[in-house]
Amino acid sequence: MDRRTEILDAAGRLFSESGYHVTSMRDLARAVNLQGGSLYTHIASKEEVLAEIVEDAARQFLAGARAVPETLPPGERLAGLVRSHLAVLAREIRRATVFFDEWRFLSPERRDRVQQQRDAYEGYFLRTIADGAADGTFRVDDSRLATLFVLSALNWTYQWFHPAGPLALDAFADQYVTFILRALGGTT
Amino acid sequence: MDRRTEILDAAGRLFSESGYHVTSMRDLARAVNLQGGSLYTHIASKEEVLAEIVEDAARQFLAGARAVPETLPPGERLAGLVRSHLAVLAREIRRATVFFDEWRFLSPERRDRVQQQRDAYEGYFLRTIADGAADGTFRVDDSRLATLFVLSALNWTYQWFHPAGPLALDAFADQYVTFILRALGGTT
DNA sequence: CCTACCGATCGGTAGG
DNA sequence: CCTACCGATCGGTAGG
Repeated sequence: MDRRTEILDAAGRLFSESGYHVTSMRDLARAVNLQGGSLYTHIASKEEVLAEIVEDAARQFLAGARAVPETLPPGERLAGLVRSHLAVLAREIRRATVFFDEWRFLSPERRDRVQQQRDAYEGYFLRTIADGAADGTFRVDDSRLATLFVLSALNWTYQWFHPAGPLALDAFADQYVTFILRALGGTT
Repeated sequence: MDRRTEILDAAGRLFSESGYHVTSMRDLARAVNLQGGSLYTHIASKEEVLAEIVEDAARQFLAGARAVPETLPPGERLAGLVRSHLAVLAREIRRATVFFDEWRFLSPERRDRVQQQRDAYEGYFLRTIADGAADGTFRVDDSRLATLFVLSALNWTYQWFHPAGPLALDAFADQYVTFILRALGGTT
């Protein structure tokens, strides 16, 4: 692991524990056994560190959603999206926490880019739910509201979810899939 | 409205828009037409201001939950809890935002107190869901996980919910109640 | 990669 | 309620 990666990992840990603004560059330097000024050989600014973490998390959520086959029927597709979301959360709980808690502190330009990624991510859920509403899989009046409901249930989980191995994750994801499919009026 | 209330209201707005650490006491002073130092005639410290906002929000969520009659059957009781949560959110979106985003920056003592209030709030949901699981209203294996699911769906809504009058709120709450009762395997 | 430093800004206080 | 100030800390840089 090179120095830059080491710094980004430590920043993910510190930012998720204490918050972006509470963590100083000296805190970060200490965590990787450097003096404060020496960080700047590897990174351009504090905000760049935050951006790397947030964008990496966004990339992983998007990649997970993209990997769910569009050919599946809406119910299975939605289940796949839910499982993927929880899998990314389990794998990247620190980066995901920074993503949700601190992305608003990015510069306007970078924040806009992340917003676009969030919209794209939301799009996967919206299309799946709208498809399911159209073909009778789901019973929802307003696909947009249903999407916000589903994403709310998913987005908050980083606050209390402590990944404890893949077995626990699978059982947990099963329950979550059941709740969500039921909520939209799909079977089970 | 006295000066202190004015300051707390302005702080609720500023903290919810920009975050606690990004907002300086000079920003807050400017918002109420004072010089920086003059704030301290009305408040003891920046953290006291945060504590007032967070504790006020916690109080309102708890009061709403307490007002739901324990004599109602579990389904109606849960519906009441959901409606109450969304009503507090609509009424106090700024304080609620500060509550969720910034409570972790309180001193350990105050954070512990808020944690207790959160546990108490969660308790209303947990007891209702456990009651419903026991009498067959709900079909859930794990009442604790079901509670976390319901609270996740509710807690994230402050991120995107923009209250637009009581009519919109009622229609919105109806949908949310439907999703949640269905998720737990209650009818509708 | 370190030492030493920069200007800027912070929360809070004294004195009136 | 204001002016003027305090020490502390911040992100970032220069020079080696």
